[in-house]
Amino acid sequence: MTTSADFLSKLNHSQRCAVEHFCGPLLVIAGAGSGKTRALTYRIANLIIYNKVNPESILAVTFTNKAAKEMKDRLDKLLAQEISSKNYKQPFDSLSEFNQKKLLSFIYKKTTKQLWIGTFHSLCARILRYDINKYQDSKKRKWDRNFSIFDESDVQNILKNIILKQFNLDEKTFNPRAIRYAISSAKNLGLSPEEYLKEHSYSKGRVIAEIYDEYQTQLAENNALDFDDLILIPVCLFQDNKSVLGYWHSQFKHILVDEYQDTNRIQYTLIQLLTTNGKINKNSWNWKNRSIFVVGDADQSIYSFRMADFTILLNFQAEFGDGLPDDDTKTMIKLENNYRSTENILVAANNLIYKNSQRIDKTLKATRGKGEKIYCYKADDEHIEAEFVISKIQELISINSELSWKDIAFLYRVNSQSRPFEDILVRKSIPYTIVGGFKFYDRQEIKDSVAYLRLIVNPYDTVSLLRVINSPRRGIGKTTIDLLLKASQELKTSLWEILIDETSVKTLTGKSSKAVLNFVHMIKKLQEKSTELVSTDIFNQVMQKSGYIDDLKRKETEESDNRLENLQELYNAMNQYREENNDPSLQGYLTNASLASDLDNLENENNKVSLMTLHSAKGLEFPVVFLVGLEQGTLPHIRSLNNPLSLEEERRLCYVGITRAQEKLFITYARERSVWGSKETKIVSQFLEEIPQNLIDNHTNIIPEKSSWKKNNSMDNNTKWAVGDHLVHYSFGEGEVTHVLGSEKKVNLAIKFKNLGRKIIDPSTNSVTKIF
DNA sequence: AGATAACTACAGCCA
DNA sequence: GTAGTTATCT
Repeated sequence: MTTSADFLSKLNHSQRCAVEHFCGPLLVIAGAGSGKTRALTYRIANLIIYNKVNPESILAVTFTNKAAKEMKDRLDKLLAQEISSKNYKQPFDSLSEFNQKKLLSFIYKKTTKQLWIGTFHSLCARILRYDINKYQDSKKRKWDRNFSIFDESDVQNILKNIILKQFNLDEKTFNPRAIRYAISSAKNLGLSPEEYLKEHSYSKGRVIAEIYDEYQTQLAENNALDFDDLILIPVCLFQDNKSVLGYWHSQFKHILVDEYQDTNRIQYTLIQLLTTNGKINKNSWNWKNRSIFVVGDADQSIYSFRMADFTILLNFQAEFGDGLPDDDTKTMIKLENNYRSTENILVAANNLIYKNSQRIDKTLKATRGKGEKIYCYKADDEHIEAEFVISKIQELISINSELSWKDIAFLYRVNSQSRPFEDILVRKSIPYTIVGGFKFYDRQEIKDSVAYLRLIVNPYDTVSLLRVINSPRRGIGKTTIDLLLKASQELKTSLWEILIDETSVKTLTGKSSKAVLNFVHMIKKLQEKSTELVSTDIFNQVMQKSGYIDDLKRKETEESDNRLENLQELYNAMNQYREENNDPSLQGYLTNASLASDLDNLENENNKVSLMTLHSAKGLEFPVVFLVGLEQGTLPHIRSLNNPLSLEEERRLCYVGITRAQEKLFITYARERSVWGSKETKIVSQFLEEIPQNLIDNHTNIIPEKSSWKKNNSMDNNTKWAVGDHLVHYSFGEGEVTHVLGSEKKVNLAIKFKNLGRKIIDPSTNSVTKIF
């Protein structure tokens, strides 16, 4: 195998081993900032260029659509460099503009376009567009290739209807959200309604199984799938149908999975089926020209709420690999060199994550300078916190000419924490972008127009049909709709089939029938056109013919103007999709839209401060990071406080946050925070206390005299504390002092609480009251 | 049938 | 606080 030395010269030894891996299984344990994306990208390039692997036979699973896009872009650049130096004997940049363009379009056509790179969901949706007609479930439910993908609110609609209207159940005992979670979990374990029933034969479980069964029926009636089905159905199809599995097994010779620690059972089963062709006996696997290559870091596993299970990563060696110990194995490589952060940041991160019991030992090794201490700030409340953070970034920007807005990120636990930061950023006209959060596709006008498009592709999609049948208002009211729905239920046909029969509509609805028939006529016309027009043209037609645009224009309010702008933006997004993916089909766009979280398209080009949750921050890095809201109940999140395993996951989240920082890390927390409109006193996060104090510079705005506590609390601040004192903590309850740490000026207490074990608490924050 | 007022449950992270 | 739903009025 000849591999260009230049190509690999930018890699360290471990990275190079990973990149040069050709056949068989390989697990890459990649710590934060160890260059794992680089290893993945280089390996794909290496497979294509030097191992002459057909791009079509490479399946690369990323965690987000954005990561997929980035990987494709990086690959384009890398391939351009390599091919340029091979074929033209000069670097890509020195080629003429014409040759650059020619080369890039050649690479796109021959390579990047052929690759299967995407999330589990998008890749599975693509597989299902070919083969879903070959599947039927145990109750003979079937779907066709025009299936809709229902988002969470569509799913909630259906489930609420089943639970409250059809089954007449009590909302308290059968909370739709909880039921949704149960069904989703079942699907992620690969359980059908019947299998779920077997495992939950108690009374409530039986009802949930029935709801699940009815839910599947309704999905099938709508020719629709939810997110979980996108993965579950391919798995079921592969298990039922050996020839379909055989086809895809021989298609995908090299399978790569990024963020393997966040894979769940059903995703694992999918990978396993594709890799082994469903053969259970390890000795019968043929690794010739075939590989499974997974990259992950158990310390960054933060999706257990989505059924992610990092023991899958821990079991890779036993399931696929040689199972030998770390020093002898040929199927595992550890990347421990960190190229991202300064040493202080890494030491803090390492010390924090050591506190977890569930992990494989791994230490991030610094390759850069020591760096600055972590700047820690205690604010009086969340507004002061935001004031501090923003005045700090203004200060940093003004004294450091190299630094710009895009180098700065604010990371928080929950989306609602962004509010105070946004307010001040707006006031100070600092450009910012919120990653994730309120989603573009959740807006009413976007959902409406997407529903029109879904209906055109898939007329069985009754959820979309009901959404648009009377919006804009066209005189088809509740009574009319109820009559039609009742008829469709009695005749056991889809609503659309009732609607397209003119006589039925006339008999059923009398004087409203004209409006209904007009609507049906319009949709039919658009369906006919949809075969000849490109997606963007259909969109324009829909918006005009439906009267949606006119309706908004007539209103002339600020809100309607805004909606019109959003629709324009949707048009742009469709156009962009069409050009980038060379896919003029409406269905292609709709799949993309259902799976896209938000429009993070033109992000990097704009110089803006980034605001996002810790979950969204995974995989990113910033020179300056503000990790905000480090309080018990915020991070760690309140719902994890009484569960050791969730607490470990919160610690991993905090670890992810810390390791995003390249140069400077700021950690802030507030004494008091508004939650649901009412104020709550907070205490500092245990995670902050788990970081060695010598790495931290502490600051605060709180002057003891000013603290609001003084005004309405007679307890003085100078309580003398001694070992054996009994006290009450406002949230941990009763406890006993076991150690008094520090001296006169700054005392900390080690307190043994009744059921919670020992904690270290600062009594000057007045969170504790002495009893005796 | 549609608009408006009153009421309630609520927000944890995501493809 | 808000979003979404229900009750009441026109």
